[in-house]
Amino acid sequence: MSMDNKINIYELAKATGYSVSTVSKTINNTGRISESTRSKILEKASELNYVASYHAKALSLKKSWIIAVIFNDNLWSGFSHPYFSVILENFKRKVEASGYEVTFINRNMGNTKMTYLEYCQHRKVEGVFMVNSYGLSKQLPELIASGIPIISSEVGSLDIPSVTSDDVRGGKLAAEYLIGLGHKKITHIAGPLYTVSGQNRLDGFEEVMKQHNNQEYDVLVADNYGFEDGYNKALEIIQSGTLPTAVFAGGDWLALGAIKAFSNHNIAVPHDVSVVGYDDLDFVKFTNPALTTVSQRKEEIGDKCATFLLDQIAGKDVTSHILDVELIERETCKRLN
Amino acid sequence: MSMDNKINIYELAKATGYSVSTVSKTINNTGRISESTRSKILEKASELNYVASYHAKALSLKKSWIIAVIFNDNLWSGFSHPYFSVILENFKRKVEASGYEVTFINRNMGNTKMTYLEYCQHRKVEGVFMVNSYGLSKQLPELIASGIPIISSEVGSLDIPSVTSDDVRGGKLAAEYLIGLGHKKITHIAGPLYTVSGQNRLDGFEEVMKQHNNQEYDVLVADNYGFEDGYNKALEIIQSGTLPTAVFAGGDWLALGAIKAFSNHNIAVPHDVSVVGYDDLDFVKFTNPALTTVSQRKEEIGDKCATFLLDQIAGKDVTSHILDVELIERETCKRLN
DNA sequence: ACAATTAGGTAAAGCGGTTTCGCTTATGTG
DNA sequence: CACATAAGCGAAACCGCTTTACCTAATTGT
Repeated sequence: MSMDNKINIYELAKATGYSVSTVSKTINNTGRISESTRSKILEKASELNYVASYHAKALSLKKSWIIAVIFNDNLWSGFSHPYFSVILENFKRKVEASGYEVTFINRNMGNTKMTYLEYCQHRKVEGVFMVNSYGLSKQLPELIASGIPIISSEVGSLDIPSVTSDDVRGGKLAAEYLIGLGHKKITHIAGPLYTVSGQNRLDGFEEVMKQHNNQEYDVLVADNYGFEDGYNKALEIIQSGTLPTAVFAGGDWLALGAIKAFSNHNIAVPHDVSVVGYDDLDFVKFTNPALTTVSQRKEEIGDKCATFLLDQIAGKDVTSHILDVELIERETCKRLN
Repeated sequence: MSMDNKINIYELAKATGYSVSTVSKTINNTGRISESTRSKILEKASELNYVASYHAKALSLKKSWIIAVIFNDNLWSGFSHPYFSVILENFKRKVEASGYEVTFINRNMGNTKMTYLEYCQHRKVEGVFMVNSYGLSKQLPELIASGIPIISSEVGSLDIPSVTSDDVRGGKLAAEYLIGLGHKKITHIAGPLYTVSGQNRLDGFEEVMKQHNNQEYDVLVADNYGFEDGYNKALEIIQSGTLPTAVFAGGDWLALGAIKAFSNHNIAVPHDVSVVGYDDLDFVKFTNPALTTVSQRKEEIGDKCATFLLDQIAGKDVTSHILDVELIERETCKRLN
C-alpha cells in the first residue's frame, strides 16, 4: 500500500518465473507472447501492484511524453489570466487525451539555472507551446533554431507556426459597427504596439476609418492591456476637453478601465459615450452594462494549437492558421442616428 | 545547435581526459576536485553544450523534483477558474523558486490508464497538492494512505493537512454586516452543502441569525457555485412573492447570477435588495455596481500550501492552517436604518 | 520423414547518470 | 626521515526499463 514497497521489473520477473524481457514485452504488448504466460504475468503484476518507472522508461526509450509550455512568467497574472488560461486549458485537455503531459518550462529546475533550450534538452521535451511570449525572451531564437516542434497562440516576429485570431478583421469589425451606429467621432485605445495583436487591431480600425470621409477618429496607445492602462487613457480623453461619441478599446480590461474612469466623471456608458472592447473575457457578459466586444475563439485556438503540435511531433508539416472573430453586441453601445 | 548533437557524460569525460566520476562530481559540486581540473571540465562542458539528462538523473537519484497537482478535471473550468487559478499560480511560483516543478496528475500518461497513486509512483512524485477535490474521486483515500506528502487548499472529509479560509467566520461577517445595515429579512443562497465550505458559510450565517431575535431569514441551497445556479435561486425568491431586503450568496458567481435575475425583473441592486457575495474574485470590483463580498486570501493560501508541502517533503510535520477572511464593502448593499 | 518456418522465450547491452570504495600522490607531523 | 593523513581521481556497480539477436521446440509443407 505505501510507496516504498515498489516492485521493479526484475522482481516481477522473478516472481513469475519468466525473464525480464518476457515481462517487459507482455506489459507493453510487444513481441510474441503466448496467451497463457501473458495472463499469468499480468495477474502477478496487478497482484504485486507493479507500476513501471517513468524515468527508466524515458531513459531507455528516449521519449518523455512531455510538452512544455512557455507561459510568460512575469507579465500579467499567470494562470489567472482570463484570456490565456482558457487557451491553455483547452490545449491541455487535448494533449492529455493523447497521452502527453504538460509542464511549464522552469528555468530553475533542481535549482539549476537553465535556458529554455537547456530545459528542453534536460527533460527531452517533445514539443513546446508558446502561449504568450511578448516579453520576448532572448532565449527564444535559440530554442526555435533547435528544431524542436513548436507552436504559438500568438503572432509575433518569430518564424514559427501559430494559430491566432484575425485581429485586423477584429479592428475592422469594431470600427464598422460603431460607424453603423452613426458614430462620427471615435477614439481607439490601442494595446501596446510592440504586440502584433495591438498593431493589427489598430490597422484594421484605421483602415475602416480612412475609408469613410467625414469620419473623425483618434488613436491613443496604452502602455499595456491592463485595467489601469484603460483607466488612464480614458482620463486623458476626458481631460482633452472634447469627448468622442464612442471608444474602441483594444482589450476588455482596457475597456473596463475606461468605463470606470468615465463613470467616475459622471460620464455614462452608453448614454454619453459608447464603448466596445476586445477579447470577450468570460465575465464581461456580467458587467453592468454588459460589454459589447470582439470575441476570439479562445477554445478553438487552444484546441488547434494542440492538434498542430501533435501533428508536428508525428512528423507532419503544419502551417499557421488564422481564426475568424465576431462582434458580440451587448449593452455598452448606443445608436446615434 | 540542434537538439540531436546531445553530448552525454561519457563523451564529456573523454573530451576532458578525466573519468566519468570526476566529471559528475565537478558538475554537481560534490566530492573533492582540484580547482584546475574543475575549471577545465566546466569549460569543456559549456563548450560542448553539455546538459545532463533529467531522466538518467532521476533514475539514479530516485528523485524527481516533481510536485503533482490534482486540479479537478471535470468540474468548472480548469485553469480559467478565477478562484483556484490564483491559488495555483501562487503555489507554482513558490515551489518553482525551490527548484520543483509542477505537473498535473494525468491518468492517461503515455496512453496508459492510471490511478492517482499509480501516476505518483510512476513519476516518483515528491508531493501532491489537492487544489480542489470536490468530486472526491474514489482514488483519493488510497493516495493519502500511501503516505506521500500532500496538502490541500480545501477542507474536506479527508484527513490531510490543509490551508483554508475561515468560512464560518465569513458567513458570520456577512450576516453581521447585513444586520448592521438594518436588514431584517435576509436570505442566504448557500453553495452546495456537500462542499465543506458551503456548509461552513451557512453555519456561520445561521449562528448569527439565531443570535438576533426578531431577525427573519431564509436559506436556499444552490446546486452548484455557478452563475446560473445563482440566477435560478434568485428566480425562486422572486417567484415566492415576498422579497427579502438582502441576500447573502455563498459565492461571487451565485451573487452575480442573482443580481442578473433581479435586474431582469426590474429589481434594482442595491436599491430594492442588497447583496453580498463570497470570494472576491478578481473582477468583481469591476462589475456595476461593484460587488460587496467576503474576501479570502487566495494568494496566501497558495503560498502557504507550497511552504507546508515543501516542509513535509523536507520531513517536517505540518498542521492545518485557517486564514482569516475580510468583508470588502463596495456598492451592492444599502443601509436601511 | 526431413527441411523450413514460426512461436515463445532469454541473455546481455544500452540508455545516462551517481556513488562507494579503493588507489595513488601530496602534505603535514614529530 | 618515516609515517599518518588528506587530497584528487577512477573502476565498477547500480538505478529500472527496452530491444536486438539468438536459441530451442513445435509446427508446417511437401
